[in-house]
Amino acid sequence: MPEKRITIGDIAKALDVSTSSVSRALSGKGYVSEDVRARVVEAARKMGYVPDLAARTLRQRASTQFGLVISSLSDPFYARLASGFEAVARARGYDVLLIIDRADPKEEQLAIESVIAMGVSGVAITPVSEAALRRLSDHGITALQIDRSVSRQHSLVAGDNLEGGLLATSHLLDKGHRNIAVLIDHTRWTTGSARVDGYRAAFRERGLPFDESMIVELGDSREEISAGIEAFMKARRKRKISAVFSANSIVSQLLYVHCQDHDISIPADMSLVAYDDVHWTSMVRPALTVVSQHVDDLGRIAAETLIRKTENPADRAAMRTLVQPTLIERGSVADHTAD
Amino acid sequence: MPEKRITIGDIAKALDVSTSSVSRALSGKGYVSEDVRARVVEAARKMGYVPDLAARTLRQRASTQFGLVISSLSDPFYARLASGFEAVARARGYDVLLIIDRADPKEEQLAIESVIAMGVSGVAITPVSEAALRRLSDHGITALQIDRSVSRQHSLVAGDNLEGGLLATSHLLDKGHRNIAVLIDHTRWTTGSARVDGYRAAFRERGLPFDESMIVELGDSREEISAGIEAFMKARRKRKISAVFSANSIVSQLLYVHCQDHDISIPADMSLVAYDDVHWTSMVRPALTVVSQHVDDLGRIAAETLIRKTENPADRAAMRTLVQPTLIERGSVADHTAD
DNA sequence: AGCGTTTGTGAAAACGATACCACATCGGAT
DNA sequence: ATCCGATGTGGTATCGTTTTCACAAACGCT
Repeated sequence: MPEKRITIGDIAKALDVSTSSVSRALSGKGYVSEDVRARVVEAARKMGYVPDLAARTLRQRASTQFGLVISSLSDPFYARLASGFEAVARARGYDVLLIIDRADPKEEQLAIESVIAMGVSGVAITPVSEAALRRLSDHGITALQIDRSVSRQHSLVAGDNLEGGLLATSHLLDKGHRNIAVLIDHTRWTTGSARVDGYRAAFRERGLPFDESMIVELGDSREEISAGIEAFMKARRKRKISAVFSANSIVSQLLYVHCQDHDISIPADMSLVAYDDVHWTSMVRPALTVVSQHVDDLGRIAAETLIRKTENPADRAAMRTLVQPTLIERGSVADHTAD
Repeated sequence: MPEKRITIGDIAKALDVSTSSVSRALSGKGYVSEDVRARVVEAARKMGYVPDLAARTLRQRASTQFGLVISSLSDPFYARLASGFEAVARARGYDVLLIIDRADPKEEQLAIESVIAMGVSGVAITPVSEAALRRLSDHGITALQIDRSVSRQHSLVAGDNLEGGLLATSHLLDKGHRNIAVLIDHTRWTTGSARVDGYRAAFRERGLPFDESMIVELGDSREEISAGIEAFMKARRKRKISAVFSANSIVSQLLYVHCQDHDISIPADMSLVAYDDVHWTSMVRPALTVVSQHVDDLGRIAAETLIRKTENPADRAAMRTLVQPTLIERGSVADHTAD
């Protein structure tokens, strides 16, 4: 039973028909008599035939594989993104080639070479460099940016970070807070910068003045972020900051730990709205008020978009889809409207 | 620049050599003069040549792809497993085909068909049915079980769940607890049953009697588990249970939420040791004492094992690798040794 | 000088599936 | 009677790569 692979040639020989007929019977394209079709399908099943995708891909010059290139998998945000993407892609008959590039341009380049070599018919990527996207298009592979945008020439599926920043900040303003700081890792990516823009927009919408120095950019590494939080929290009282919008999930985590370690009570001493509904935010007491990005939807929509674009090569125009975030009100914001 | 794919034929024509020489120059197998090699490599670079993996796989009857078939990706346990696996596989030149089968035998079968069709050279799988593993071997594909075992004929890389159960229970016993319950979702898989066996072993090691009714099997779905926890907690006082070993991460989560909602203070009212060092257990206060499985190591070791087995088809013997878990002592266990 | 070995090359045959083409056969319509 | 379209079928070229194989030239060694 093991070892040797069954080919359509074997089936053809067994039934004394041509390989062409077997191919047609199994693929359903072209004419085959009902009699032959039935016998072929039966024989294929009985002989344990499995099509060779490598051969098919080579011949058809088009595979049923998608590349999924993301920055991380230990980060639950990316994991859920991947989860949603895989579910839809697979349900629609596509296989998923997974590559983690650690948000490193070098690794991203290698990832791109891999997916080109595999001959995937589409790639969804959390992009770092525009060059990567260009290289994909140059090879006729449709590329879809997810979560963040580095090129206007390529389609995008992402959370609406501006709206998210607006939502978070508006909520704090509505609860009577005025001295609101926003903590962010960095604003090199659209994710960060748009959230901060949302912060600004919330103040502007209400005709309230705001202080640019309340926007605190902490850095890339956990160490930098921790150090930045330390410094920020030292100056906090002096600056009469009553609420923080923590616009990144790592920042939220480290900030929360800092508060625990320094007996800063949330929301009594400081109110907090965090970005991203990661699991622990609902496990702590009081649970954190957060902006949820609906991450699995994001992944699913990305897959659907990619399928649509690869299957209709006609519409080449780039499109941008923004998924609206939602504020989930829990217990980390104090109400100061009475003050 | 775009569209048309560059082949070794194109390079051969450009340099007026044969495709054979180009192939040899690029693959490094067989004789090529230094002169030709250099010119080919240069031309390949300049023309933007990318090898066609489909063609190579077809010809060589062996791909550089691994299948990774896991139950979930939104569950951080599997996500980290996948993360570790991908990192090693990729570093060693293998691509990873990711499939989520929701621990459903039907979907598992489909997953297997997919990886066979793709012609992967190895598969790492969190298995559900033995049939799936057999089908892989029948097609000459090396299969590696990860996390749990359903077949002794196939290699395994998993956490040592017996040791983990022993570790957790011993710790509670050492802290003076005697009425210790163990809560588990189900024991159909080796993960669950071995942890419970570890619980029994801890009592036996110390020559202490234990009560089988303290082993509570809750069910598969979140609903069943929640209901089971509800019932268990009602009877808890009567049964004088001072500590719980929660042997599954979903159970831990629902149990913890129950305690929050019912103002049961940990560890004052009840001590708790949880299985799996998932993120939230270190974010809550007091942080939970847990058994850590070192999940990313698990994934990495799985990849290394799979590589070793595929590259040395000689050693066909199945091997079982158990990664030793560690107890991480935090604050969820009360010390009753003084009583 | 002669003979093996090393080094290097190109032609051609795979690998498995499918697209294309040529060719039958059979109705039915003209 | 002829033609035409629909229905089936088999042969063959093809996708891009690697792998024989055959053959040459150059080299070292008696």
